[in-house]
Amino acid sequence: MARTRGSVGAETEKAIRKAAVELIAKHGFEAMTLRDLAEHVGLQPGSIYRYIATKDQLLVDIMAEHMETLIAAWRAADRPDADPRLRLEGFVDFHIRYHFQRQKEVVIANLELRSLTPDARRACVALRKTYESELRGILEAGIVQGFFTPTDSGIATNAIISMLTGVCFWYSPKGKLSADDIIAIHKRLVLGGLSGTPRGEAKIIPLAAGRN
Amino acid sequence: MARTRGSVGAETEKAIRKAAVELIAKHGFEAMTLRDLAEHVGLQPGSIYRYIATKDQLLVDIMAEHMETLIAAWRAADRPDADPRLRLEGFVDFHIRYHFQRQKEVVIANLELRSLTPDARRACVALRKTYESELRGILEAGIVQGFFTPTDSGIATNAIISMLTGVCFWYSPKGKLSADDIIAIHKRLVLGGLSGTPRGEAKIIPLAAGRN
DNA sequence: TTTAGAAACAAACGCTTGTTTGTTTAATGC
DNA sequence: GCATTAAACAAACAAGCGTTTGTTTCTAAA
Repeated sequence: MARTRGSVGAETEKAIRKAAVELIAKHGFEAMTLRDLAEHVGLQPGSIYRYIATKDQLLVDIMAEHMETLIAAWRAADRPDADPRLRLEGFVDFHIRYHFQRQKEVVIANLELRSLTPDARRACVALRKTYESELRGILEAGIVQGFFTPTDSGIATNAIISMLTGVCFWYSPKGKLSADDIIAIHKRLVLGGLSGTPRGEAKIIPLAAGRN
Repeated sequence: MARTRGSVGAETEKAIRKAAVELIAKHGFEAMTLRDLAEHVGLQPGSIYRYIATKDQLLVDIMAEHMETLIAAWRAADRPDADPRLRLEGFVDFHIRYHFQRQKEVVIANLELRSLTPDARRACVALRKTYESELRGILEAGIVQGFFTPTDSGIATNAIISMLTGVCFWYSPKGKLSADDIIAIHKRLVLGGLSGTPRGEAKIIPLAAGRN
């Protein structure tokens, strides 16, 4: 054989991407063979090279595209002028919901940084930092306005991101709890952790208006 | 050459372990070659097989040993009859401090589960669950005794573990904050998140006695 | 001092990997 | 209907992989 009947390049490219995401998330980038990938798409190994420059570049494309759409999606959802507590709830909601939808990409973005070339790694780490600084901005605004207990915003950002991203690794849609349930629990953990006063005296600042 | 002057088996074995932990944590298990490992120890590739049965088994040994000593160390540190809030603070303290000491092993234990054979993976996942259930026990005790806001203890356990383990991935001893600082911040985040009442009414239960 | 065993080397094994090359077939514009 | 291009195949490439084998050198007990 040669060219398959009905084959279209754009569709093949998408199929390769999808299969690659699946295989990398499942077995890891190094463990995924191009022969394995080709078989899942129904191609011969060499044919993949119509659509990718190199195996390394395939990973770079997947990771960079994921990070960029993540940042863009958040910026579209955020309301930078709102109450920091509302923004923070919104961030928790957005992060978990988005990550449920792209669980595999998230796993890849978090586990395969070390499989990238130094240059590509730097670029992806920078994108990650960009996303994290969005959360950090919320925390600092909340601290300045007196809603959150003063703390090191960098550490708190890392801690919260770790917690929220961890969801992707253990969440299963088949569990007894819905996504909404899990989001609600995490909202309470995060907001409580920032405004909490675990040792006695409480400083409660009531929330002004009341959407959400 | 053949046998090196002054070579002792026990020392070589430790050197192999150490180098393996370093290389796996840095590049991933699949990306680490036995040739690379041998070179770091100063051996020929084949000589490694005096000390390991197979490459897969090397990973199993590293992971299982780490999980077992982790569980044992925690059980030695825990005081099961103490106030759940104190136990929880103790857990945060222990977990972060222990994980700082064994940063590389922790990275491996968290990233390389998928590189294990199904049997080995099941065993390691079971060990992980054992450790997590220790934290879960504290949360449930705290909820029953009215110290923590009722919530799904399984989800909360996962969330807290994710947050605390995440430290290993971004912490550097060269940072401006000491381990103690970071631990303090995380204690507040965790305890505040569990006892926090982010929406208005506060329910504060003063802590009884006062060690720690 | 001799000898048994421990610790390493040197060299190769079969296999798999990412990738390249040349060819063949299907779709498409003139 | 024909030429061109797109999309795939088939086959091989060199390099690298985990692993095995047989041998050599050092150590330590007799």
